[in-house]
Amino acid sequence: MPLQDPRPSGIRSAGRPVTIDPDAIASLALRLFAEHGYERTSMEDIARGAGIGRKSLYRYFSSKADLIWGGMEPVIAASGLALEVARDAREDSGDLLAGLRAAAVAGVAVIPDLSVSRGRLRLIAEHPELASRSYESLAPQRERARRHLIGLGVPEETAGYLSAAYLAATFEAWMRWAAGTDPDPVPYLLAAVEVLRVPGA
Amino acid sequence: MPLQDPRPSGIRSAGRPVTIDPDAIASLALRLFAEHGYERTSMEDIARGAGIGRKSLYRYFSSKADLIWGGMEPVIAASGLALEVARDAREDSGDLLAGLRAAAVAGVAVIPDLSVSRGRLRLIAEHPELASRSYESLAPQRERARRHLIGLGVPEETAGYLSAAYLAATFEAWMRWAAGTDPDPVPYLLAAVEVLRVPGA
DNA sequence: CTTCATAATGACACAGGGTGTCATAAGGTG
DNA sequence: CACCTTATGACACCCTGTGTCATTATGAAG
Repeated sequence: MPLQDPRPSGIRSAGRPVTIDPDAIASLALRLFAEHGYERTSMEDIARGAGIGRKSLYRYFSSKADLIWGGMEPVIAASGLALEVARDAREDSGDLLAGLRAAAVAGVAVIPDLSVSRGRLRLIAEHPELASRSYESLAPQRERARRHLIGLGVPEETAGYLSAAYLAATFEAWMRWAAGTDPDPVPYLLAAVEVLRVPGA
Repeated sequence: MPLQDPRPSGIRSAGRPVTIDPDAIASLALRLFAEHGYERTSMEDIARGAGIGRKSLYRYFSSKADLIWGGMEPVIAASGLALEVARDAREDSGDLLAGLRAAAVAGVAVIPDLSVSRGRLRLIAEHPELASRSYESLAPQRERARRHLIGLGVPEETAGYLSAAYLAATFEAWMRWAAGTDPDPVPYLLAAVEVLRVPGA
């Protein structure tokens, strides 16, 4: 399997070492998009700008949208991790949504530079093609939220609706934060979760 | 403007009459998709099957996804109309979500054949590419829901989160209904709205 | 019936996204 | 130095989506 994990980040023993820095390329792409527009910037342009071939570009980013969404992955991952942690500390069984709240907020902490994320999200907001990708990019997150809720005793159907609504609302919160100039996205995220309720309780 | 409204449905006075039946083509496409798979069926295949050119096909369906989502438009439109109606009958100000509930259910009534819609939705569910299009296809609906809520006195930010969550939950409801065999989608839709709350009240 | 205006139709060409194949290059390891 | 592993990119595809433009079919006007 020659092309399995483009970014192994593990130790290697032999073979030609990597010369391409994915982060640098994503950063370059973000700049080009901001400069010339998203759809007017072709993958060819980005590859040329990075001094590599188009195929090599596709090895690191499986799609054009991935150049943008890839940067959000740490946030999503951290948010997912928070749900696992919340399971252990669910002794305060009063609020079934506490876990979701914590998960939504947890993503914020791992963002190194909020202004870069804001740029990314603004780009996403401007292009429905990119925004709609939230459905795919956040699918694992939705599944985690669903399982979390089921683990808390929420009926399966309800958990499905809640997790879908949760992701849509928090995504909207990120969009609203990105559209403005407030430094802290947390209040937006908390307000978004306020819109949810667990029918049983 | 030669290509403005592909399906005027109004009266025309002169010119070559239409010989293509969009509904028949959408139906054919649905059959081909079910038979050979969505991505393995090219627009070329569909055009050939319909006995027309690929370009003519694009005149009636602006994208491949539109072949599927186009059939959901009556549902979306009816749902939107229900929100307008709900505004007039909002004397029962006890339940701010009554309008959304009515709108969600209103779409069901205009579906001529539920089994066809189920087929469409199953196809959508199986292909993330199609499912993610819900974001774009339902955008006008989200905007209408947002305005509706604002008209009811809900704060703007809350209305944004609520409408996003509302659409995601009801879309999930349609997906769950489509995945099963129950004849009536209404209970699913009502259960989905149960997941929402208006923070103020 | 002839002519004209109108609108549908599709042939052609093109840009761009995404994929597979495969020869080559580059650098560590022995 | 020889070898071996792996990154790299050149090449060739297919498909979606769009623009242009000549052609065709039809109803309406004369």
